[in-house]
Amino acid sequence: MDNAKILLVDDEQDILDLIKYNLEKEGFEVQTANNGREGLREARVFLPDLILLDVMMPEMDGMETCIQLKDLPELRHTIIAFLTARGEDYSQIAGFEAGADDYITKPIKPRVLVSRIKALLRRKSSAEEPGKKKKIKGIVIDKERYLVIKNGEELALPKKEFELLSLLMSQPGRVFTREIILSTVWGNDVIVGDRTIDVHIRKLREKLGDEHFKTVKGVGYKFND
Amino acid sequence: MDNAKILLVDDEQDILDLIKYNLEKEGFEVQTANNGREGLREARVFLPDLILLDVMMPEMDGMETCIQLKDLPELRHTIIAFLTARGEDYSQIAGFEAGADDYITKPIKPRVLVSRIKALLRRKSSAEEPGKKKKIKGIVIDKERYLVIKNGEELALPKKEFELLSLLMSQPGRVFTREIILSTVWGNDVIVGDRTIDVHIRKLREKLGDEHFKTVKGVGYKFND
DNA sequence: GAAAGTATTAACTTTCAGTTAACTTGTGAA
DNA sequence: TTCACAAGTTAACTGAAAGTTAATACTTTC
Repeated sequence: MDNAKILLVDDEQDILDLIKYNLEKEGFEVQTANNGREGLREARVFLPDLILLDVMMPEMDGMETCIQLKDLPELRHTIIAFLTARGEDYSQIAGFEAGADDYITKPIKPRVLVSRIKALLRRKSSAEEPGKKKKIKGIVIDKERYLVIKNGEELALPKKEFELLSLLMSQPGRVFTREIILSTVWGNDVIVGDRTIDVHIRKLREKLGDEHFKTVKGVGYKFND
Repeated sequence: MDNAKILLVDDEQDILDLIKYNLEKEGFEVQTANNGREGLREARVFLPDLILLDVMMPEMDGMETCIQLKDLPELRHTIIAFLTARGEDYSQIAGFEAGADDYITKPIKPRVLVSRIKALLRRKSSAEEPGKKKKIKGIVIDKERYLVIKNGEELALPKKEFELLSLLMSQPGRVFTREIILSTVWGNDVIVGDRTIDVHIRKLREKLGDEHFKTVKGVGYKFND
């Protein structure tokens, strides 16, 4: 998580500039927004790893923004931290209730802020990092670009193949039953024939190599690790 | 910014050769020009990251060249540094006014020059504002001027096309779903027909080249990087 | 207010991912 | 060894998604 993406949301341009400057100096990629509404919109596009959110803002305050951010599935793994003036106890409590991961008080000391953010990102990357890229045995799966890279070679898989591969690679070695595969990749209400999964597995085997996909007869498939 | 492009403009061939040699040794890509006019022409084609400009030149001097360079939108973020004999104080002041970023005195010590140039390029890459200008594969997008420059040629795109292009180019390679595209470019509450995005993509493909825009069926579109 | 430029829609075509069907192969229990 | 069933294979089919085009509605500019 070296050049993580960070979104700053604050109504004061000075603070935005100060924080942006300090974070960029550390190699982070930073975007800014001036209010909650804008932040929300930006977040969906930018897909940041961390959002730093001022509590007190006109238009839409941090709390409200946070609640709405939490509703977006694409930001499931994004860390949300609040920025607020020291001593606003009430909002502190409410902030955590709204789903914030941390709480940083103003006035901001750049050094402190940076180390705090780094700590948060570390915590994240060790906890779970299924966000965008996954690499096993020379196969990299890049969800953002919808690409699979095999030994440095880019491969554009069709949607269903890509999703099936994503599922299998999400927990290499684990056997996924046909039932689980169907409900995850195809959805609960879609009815497809018996051989559909097989055909997709076949295509993955063709493209990525037979050795990666193990059939467990009567149960399902797994990605070899 | 490892193999940055540098344009040297000086009327003395010896100096040109000396600097070129030293910079190329460091891995920079170097072009040269013998006077301001030539430099201007070269700059538009070469799109350098940094231009090293001698103040004293026949035909068109450095100051004049600098002013004209600053007028070219595609060179908005190009660093311009002056080269001049020590003690020419007046030109130093005028140089900064004309928009120069640095000022290097002759006689040139190669070591000093190289480290100075590296420092300038570093400063650039950290200060570059991701919002305003973005350049990929010969396409420059200038948000400030609402212009797209393709191979030095200015193209005024209509609003929606420009915004769609901006979005796609904001993260080249990333796939943007139709949903995200709609909510970003059109807004959350606007309802438009299914084919609207396609038509705009088509226009972008027509104007900028098919190869830049990749369809990911069932998912969305991306700008190829 | 005509002309030029822009955005959207609608109708139609094309493409290709996804599925099926029919058949073959593999495997493990009786 | 056989048989039954699971999984593999192949190619054809189908339909949803995207591409295309022109007409129309809407805006801006002169």
